[in-house]
Amino acid sequence: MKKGYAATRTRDIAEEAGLNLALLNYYFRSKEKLFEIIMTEKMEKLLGGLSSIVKDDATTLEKKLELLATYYIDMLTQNPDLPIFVLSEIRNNSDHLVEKFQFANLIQHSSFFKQLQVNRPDVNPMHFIISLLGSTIFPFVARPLFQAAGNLNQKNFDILMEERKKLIPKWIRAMLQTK
Amino acid sequence: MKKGYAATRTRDIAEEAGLNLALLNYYFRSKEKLFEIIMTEKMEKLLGGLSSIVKDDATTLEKKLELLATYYIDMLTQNPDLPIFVLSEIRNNSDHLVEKFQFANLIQHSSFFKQLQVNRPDVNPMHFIISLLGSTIFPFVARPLFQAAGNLNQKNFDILMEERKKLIPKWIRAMLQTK
DNA sequence: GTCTATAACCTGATAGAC
DNA sequence: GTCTATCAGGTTATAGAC
Repeated sequence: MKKGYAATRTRDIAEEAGLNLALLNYYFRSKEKLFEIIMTEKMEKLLGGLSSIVKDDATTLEKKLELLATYYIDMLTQNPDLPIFVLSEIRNNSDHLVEKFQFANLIQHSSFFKQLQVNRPDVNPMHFIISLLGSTIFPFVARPLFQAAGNLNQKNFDILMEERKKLIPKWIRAMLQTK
Repeated sequence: MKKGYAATRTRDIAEEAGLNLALLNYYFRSKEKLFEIIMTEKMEKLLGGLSSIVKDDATTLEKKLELLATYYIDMLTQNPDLPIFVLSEIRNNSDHLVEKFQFANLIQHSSFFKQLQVNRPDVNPMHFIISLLGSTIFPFVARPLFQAAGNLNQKNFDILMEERKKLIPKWIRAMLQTK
């Protein structure tokens, strides 16, 4: 999570886990196989919540916006390294894992996607999804830059993110009403 | 750019550049030193345009929003790997390079920052900057996921980004007016 | 400046004793 | 299951001839 696949030594993993290098290989067979387990787990952590919120037919569009912003900001405040890890590893060696997640199906048949389409039939729903996730996830991806830009220590950064839980749903609603 | 520092072999760099491994070391002394040159260059490419647009006292807030969206979408369409490279390397080994860029000074004394502050004295201007850059840069960082989610081939993705040049400034204006 | 050859070290993986 | 020792191959960097 901290250094990515290529920069991480199996020796270091074994040491931090309090076991032997040989034993690590005994359990996981290879660095590559261990990585796939971790990577699948982390992709599920990053995208599982999204999945369950967007496909819920019982919630309104407005409620989904609230849930998504709150869920991601809470989860990423606890796991700030998660998105940059997943996204950079997808670039490096895990294009095949993206397919496994059946994203097109998940998103395009979701209640959320349809609600966006009904609300704004003139705009591709992906635009709103991108802006929502960009506003929510990107600050964690570019955290060192934003902390430097805003002179924010860790605590002030977290406070700013907390404020965004209310701002983001309000802003997406404003976007949906903007012709 | 394609694989990041740790996964890249100096042998491959030499070969792709059409010269010898020994000669590469003769010119750049070490992999680390070569990396710092590339990394500084890429950070400038990612952030130099932002810098010159935000500090221009002669343009209105609205004009800056247009310029920023257009500049980034054009530049990232030509260099889609740039942001994920820079952001993941900052995490890995280049925290010290962030300081060198004097971000706090650049942003907080910029014309853009002040215009945002005048427009909305009740909201930290960083919120708008984060949402603007998140909406603009994040789709390129998470491109494989969004392409999968939206069933978008390369061309359709580029078209979607092109549409965002007009949508994003309009949306940020809407956000600024939302109480 | 440019190359070949090689040093010196690192890394993933396994053999084999317990 | 667990460990020590080690192999086999890869990687950065340099020595030294031209």
